[in-house]
Amino acid sequence: MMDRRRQILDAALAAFLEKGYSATTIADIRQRSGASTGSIYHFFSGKGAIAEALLREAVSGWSLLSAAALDPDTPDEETVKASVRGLVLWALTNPSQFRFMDELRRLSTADADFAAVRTLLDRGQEDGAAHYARMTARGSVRNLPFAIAHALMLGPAYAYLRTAPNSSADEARRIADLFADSAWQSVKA
Amino acid sequence: MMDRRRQILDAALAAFLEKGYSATTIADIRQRSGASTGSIYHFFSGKGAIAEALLREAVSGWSLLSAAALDPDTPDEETVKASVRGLVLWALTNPSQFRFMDELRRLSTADADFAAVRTLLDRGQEDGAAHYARMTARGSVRNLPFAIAHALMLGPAYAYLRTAPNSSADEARRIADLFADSAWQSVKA
Amino acid sequence: MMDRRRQILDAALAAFLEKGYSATTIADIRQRSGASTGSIYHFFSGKGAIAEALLREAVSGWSLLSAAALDPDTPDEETVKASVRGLVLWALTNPSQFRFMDELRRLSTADADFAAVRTLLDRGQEDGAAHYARMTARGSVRNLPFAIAHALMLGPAYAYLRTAPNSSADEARRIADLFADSAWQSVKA
Amino acid sequence: MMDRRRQILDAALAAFLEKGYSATTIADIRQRSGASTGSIYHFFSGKGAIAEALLREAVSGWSLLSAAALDPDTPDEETVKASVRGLVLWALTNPSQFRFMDELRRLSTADADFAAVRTLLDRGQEDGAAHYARMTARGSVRNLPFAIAHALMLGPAYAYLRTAPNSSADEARRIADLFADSAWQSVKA
DNA sequence: GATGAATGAGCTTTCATTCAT
DNA sequence: AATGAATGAAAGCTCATTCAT
Repeated sequence: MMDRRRQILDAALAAFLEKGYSATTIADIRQRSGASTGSIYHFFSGKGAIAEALLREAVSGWSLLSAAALDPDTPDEETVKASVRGLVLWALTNPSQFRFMDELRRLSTADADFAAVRTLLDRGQEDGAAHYARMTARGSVRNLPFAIAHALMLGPAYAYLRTAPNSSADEARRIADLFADSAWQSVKA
Repeated sequence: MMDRRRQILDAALAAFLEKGYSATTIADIRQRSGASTGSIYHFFSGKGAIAEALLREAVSGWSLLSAAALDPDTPDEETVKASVRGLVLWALTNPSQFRFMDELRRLSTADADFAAVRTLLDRGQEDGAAHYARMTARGSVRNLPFAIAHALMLGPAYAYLRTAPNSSADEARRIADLFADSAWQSVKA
Repeated sequence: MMDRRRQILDAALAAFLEKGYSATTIADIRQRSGASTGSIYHFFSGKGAIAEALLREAVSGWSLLSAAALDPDTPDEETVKASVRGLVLWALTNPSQFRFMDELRRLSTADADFAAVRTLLDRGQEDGAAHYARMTARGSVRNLPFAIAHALMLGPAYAYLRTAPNSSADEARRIADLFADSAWQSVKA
Repeated sequence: MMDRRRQILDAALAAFLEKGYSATTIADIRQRSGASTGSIYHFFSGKGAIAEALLREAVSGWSLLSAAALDPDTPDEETVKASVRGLVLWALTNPSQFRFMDELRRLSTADADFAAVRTLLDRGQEDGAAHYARMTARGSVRNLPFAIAHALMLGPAYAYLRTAPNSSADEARRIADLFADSAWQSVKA
């Protein structure tokens, strides 16, 4: 058939979302994808590798949308808003990928098998901390430990996205702006 | 020995936090607790029942601290702040219980076996929604869908608590106040 | 039932001899022994552990019969003969155990999983080398590298035992004496 | 590239010696040889056929060296010595092939799939028995069951060769003579 | 001659749960 | 209350082999 690898990834993502990563079995993926057990193992070394591949796709999709936030010439207010807006827009457009990413993040804190996942997700965390320190130095944002500032800025968006219903492109933009504004209000000096 | 039930619960909580609920086996709990397999099944009907018992303890501990928020005579600002403060103080004092509750909440959204857990955790959600509607009517808070208002108020706290380090009683109070203030700023009219 | 552990070991030994260690599956052992899969894993951590337990029994049975050879007061001729005689008598009395031990020895040279087995089997090798060195010093045996002396003394017995038919106690004694005499003729000074 | 068949055989022999026949997978051979799965199956009908081809090479190499022993005009002493000498010299010159042949011999006694291998290896056994019977009739060797005589003559050599270190051509000749002499001493009338 | 995707039976192992003592 | 032997369904994974290109 055409692009077995793709079929396996799609089937796996659907299964992960429906039953959760741990509860999803290779047999589930086999049935949904139509691929044989052997075929799955031909492309991926195991369930973990499938998850990692999916995560990599998700991360790369998201980072495209948050690129603006990394430009050093952007004013601080816009940087904060853009990163929140990027997250919300991406997540509302790709709710499956967001939820999957969120589940993996959780698993990666407990399970030792997910070291690679953890690394992938933590990348960007340091960048964020460094950037916030620079903004603090400039006096544009409150002087707070990054853990707290991060929670103030992105916590509401994460909390909402976890249970968010589907929304039209228009609604998505409005919601993204709302969380972006709120984020800036919460941390501005 | 003394209070086998207690030993089993403690061992289970420790194991759930270290390896995650799904990855924890009855054998893990047996080893950590010193109880025999049979003994564990004498007290609990299975792994799920142990989790539920732990959750019940956690929920009851938390609700004591958030009682103030339920008094109808309290001013709206204080109600909002008290509920956030209650969550943060309880979570920083009982980090294991908070993290466990958080994991169960996640599992309960995907796994059908956790209907009971879901019910337990959702209770209070409706109360919250109703209360917010009343405050909106009074004009003291922004008119927002409850899903969004809830995310604005509690999202930062949840985000922080998930990765929070241990803190002294004093620090805990300061952090609780910080998130409480921010919550009110985010939703006040 | 009575002594499941024993039943499992007996079934495993029979299967190993009939199909060879590698070709024997846990399912084979399950069927022959009547024990369930879970029961087998309750007593042994895996196929390797069963093999090791069987080997341990074999080694201890054999060493009882070869004890005489270790007495320092025994004349050299008798030491050499006793160790060969001990091997042959034990092997002809316990042909299954001998053949199994022989197969494991072979496997342990190639497969890294059998480190423990190898250690178990090599023990005694050094003792043998040391003893031969002492006999050489006394001038009672030919001055040969131990690898060669060992091959001259025990090689014929091993070669015969590998294909030996069943024999009566009387025949066994005669055959044992024959190989014992030949061993001494081959290495005496 | 050049002589894929050869590359496959070499890779297979190396793998068989390192991990043992059963534990060696087609994938191992694929990686070591650089040939594709399909290519391997183009030349050989399966793992067993590769082993058989290797064995055939080994047997033919060996029989060249032992040809002398088959001449009916050779004196009995020289016949016995030549066959032992031939085995030892060949094995010390081709240690990989010897060890592989030895492993296959073992497998062929247990596994039904190796009927062909068994036939190949047993050929010569009957010739040997017949020849020994003639020597016995002539009175030049001890009157012993062939199984025992065979063990006395070749047992030491086999035992040594199984663990033999590499040796120079000179050493090889000396060792071969040593085992040849010993073989004759053990069976001469 | 050569490739490597695809197959699926069969393997070892795990684990929640039951039950006789 | 307590024990731990026993169960067996189900999991992840391996691997010799086939076959379309």
